[in-house]
Amino acid sequence: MQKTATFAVYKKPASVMNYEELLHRHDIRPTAVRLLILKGIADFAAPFSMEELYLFLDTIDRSTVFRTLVTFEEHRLLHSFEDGSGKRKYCFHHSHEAADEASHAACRHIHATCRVCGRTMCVTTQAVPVVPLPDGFEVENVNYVVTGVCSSCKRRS
Amino acid sequence: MQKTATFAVYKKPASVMNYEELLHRHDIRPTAVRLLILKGIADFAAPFSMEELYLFLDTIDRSTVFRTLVTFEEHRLLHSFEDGSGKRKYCFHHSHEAADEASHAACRHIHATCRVCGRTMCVTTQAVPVVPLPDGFEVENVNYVVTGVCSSCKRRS
DNA sequence: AAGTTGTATGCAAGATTTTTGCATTATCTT
DNA sequence: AAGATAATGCAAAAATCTTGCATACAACTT
Repeated sequence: MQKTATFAVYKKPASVMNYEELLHRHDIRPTAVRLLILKGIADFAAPFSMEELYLFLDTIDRSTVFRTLVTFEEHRLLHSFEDGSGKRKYCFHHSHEAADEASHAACRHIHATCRVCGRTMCVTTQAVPVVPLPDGFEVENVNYVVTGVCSSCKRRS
Repeated sequence: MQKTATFAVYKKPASVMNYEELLHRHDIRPTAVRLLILKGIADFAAPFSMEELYLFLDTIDRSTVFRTLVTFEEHRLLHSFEDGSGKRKYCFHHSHEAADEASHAACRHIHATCRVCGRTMCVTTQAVPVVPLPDGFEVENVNYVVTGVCSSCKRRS
């Protein structure tokens, strides 16, 4: 695929966030490239795929984007999930200020993916419902995705 | 990868089910290959990947298995979901007797995937909690997956 | 400040899983 | 049985994710 323009809905002025401090708080070495990637991520108002971020960033290698996302997730700066589209989606735009487990878990929420346009929205009006699990199962992650057709795509059809 | 033996935990005697009628009820032409595949599917007591089914069936081409699973899902004979393992999983072993939307929706349930062994279990003790969605979003599918470490893998570590 | 060490990055290529084109075969209809 | 339609197998492509390795960068030591 050719590297063409991609849009990230603008979210908040870069000046509002101290990216370097944010990386420090998550025990991530704040290299120049990581800061660039973090700034790029912060511009996405909705969950994004690795490819979208790569196209948006434009100067940074695919493998670096990949490894950086892995690092960021390991250090709980963002979270990822599969939305049924075949691509993994990453979500940063809810506060991942603290790196502890409780804060990280609190950032998780329901996602709604449109089968037509492939976009994923966050559903934050309600927490992910907690359910009882098989005995001895140690939960690390909860992923609740609703698939269907969004209102825009429904109107178009 | 070489085609080696794979186990599908045995579930119920083939005689108990009338596969041909089941296909008919879902408006699927009951070809010889499809019956074979359906029988194979019925032997899996837990969600399985396309690859697992392909290896288990042994004589049927990968693309046929793929297209058959697509057909079966379109006709609501089974359902599929992404469990975070990178492979799509298919689930048949709860009654998909009727082909109508309500029955199909009723078959959906929570899944728990072990990050270590990659196995996915069904959590049927509780229905998938219903949540309010963005206005105008037309739900087709609900997918609730819990990831973590299962009790067997936890004991081994 | 220069040298040393460990980590991060870019490039290229590999691995995995899913998907498709097309010729052949099977199934269904008349 | 002939013709029409759909399903299947084979091969290969596409899409996505992942890794090996050489170079570049950052932090630390002296």
